[in-house]
Amino acid sequence: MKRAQPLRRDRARLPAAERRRQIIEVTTRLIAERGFWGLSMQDVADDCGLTVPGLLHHVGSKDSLLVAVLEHRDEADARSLASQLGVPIDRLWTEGPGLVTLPQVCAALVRRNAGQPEIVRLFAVLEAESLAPDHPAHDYFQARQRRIMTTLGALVPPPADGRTVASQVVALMDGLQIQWLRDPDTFDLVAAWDAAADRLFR
Amino acid sequence: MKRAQPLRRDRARLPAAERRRQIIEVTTRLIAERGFWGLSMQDVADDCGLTVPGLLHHVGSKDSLLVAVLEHRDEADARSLASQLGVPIDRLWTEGPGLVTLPQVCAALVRRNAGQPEIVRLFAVLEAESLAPDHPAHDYFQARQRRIMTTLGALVPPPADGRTVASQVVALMDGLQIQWLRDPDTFDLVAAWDAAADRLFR
DNA sequence: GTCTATAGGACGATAGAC
DNA sequence: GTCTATCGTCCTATAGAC
Repeated sequence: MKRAQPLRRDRARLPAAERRRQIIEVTTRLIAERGFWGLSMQDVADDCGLTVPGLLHHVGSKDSLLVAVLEHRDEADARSLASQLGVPIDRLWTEGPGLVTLPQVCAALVRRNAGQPEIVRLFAVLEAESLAPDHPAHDYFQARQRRIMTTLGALVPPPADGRTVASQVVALMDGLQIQWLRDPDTFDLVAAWDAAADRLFR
Repeated sequence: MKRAQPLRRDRARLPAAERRRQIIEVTTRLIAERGFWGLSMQDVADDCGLTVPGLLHHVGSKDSLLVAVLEHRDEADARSLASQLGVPIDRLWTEGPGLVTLPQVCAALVRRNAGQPEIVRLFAVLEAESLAPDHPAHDYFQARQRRIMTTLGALVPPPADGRTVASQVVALMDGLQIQWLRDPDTFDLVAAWDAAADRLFR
């Protein structure tokens, strides 16, 4: 009973680039709700004012839609983080005097995430789903974890072991985000992180 | 092409209780692979040597099968933890002189979890999926988080805020478990936890 | 760039025989 | 306790018109 009418749609006919942006945005929301296995192309198409074949014309397949969503997020996050820290985007992940420190990067990350629960949920759900080796995002998340551990670990000053600290930082952020998402009105993500960072970095 | 043969199955006809145990075990493994939305009753039935109606005869519906799996885990976990700590099961979550401390409970939990990656994955996947309000395990996980925060928080000695520490402990454990599951051969969960606990509890 | 139409399955669940 | 048979719905994807 979802689309009983075979009538003409009155949605505007969008240019391809804009349509693609809309599709990615809608998909992001729906994956956050249901995960990738729970995502249906029919629902994406409905929310975009398209038919399913119309949707597939733009994205090719369900799997490649997922990849598009993830790549789009990575670019947007890097841009936002760089601007928030006032560093050029290619200097984001390098240490050195006058550049960013690990606590700074973390604080910026948490503050950005606190403003976009939907995206955080997308990653939380996919991070768990993609543990299965045959998940279409399995390789993506494996590479991502490796990259994050290396780059964050490089920001840790020598006495401590960079990878260990990075691992704890990432674990703590991921875990606190889940708790926040389960109870967004009561749980203050930024405050929780700051308290945790005090313990972790002291 | 999954079950081409309409021939008679040669599987034994099991007593109901035993069949139920088998179903729960198989389902646990499959949910860990695919999540609840990716779980198909057909797959469960196949792995049990049953048809789908035969499976539904035992569990009623897909939703109630999920609930059965979760309840079964909670009971088994409580039993194991109590025996590992040498406390009667009703004293597991109470503080006091001579009883368990938070670091002890955590160490025991991590050591148990390190031996059953499948179960840990089940919870990791469902924890994320069930953030959506209409997920069949949403209420279960909400209640679970509340219960854990309260009981763990009560183990924290007064100067510190129990709920804050509990929140950090849970976040860290959940996060480290994800990293472990993504790379079980290289990542040492117990060692990672012990290192993190040193920082957190010092 | 979007449509209609349809292929070709998989899904959860029910009815009723044995 | 398990089966066969079947219902109605949903799914991804393709072919081809406009």
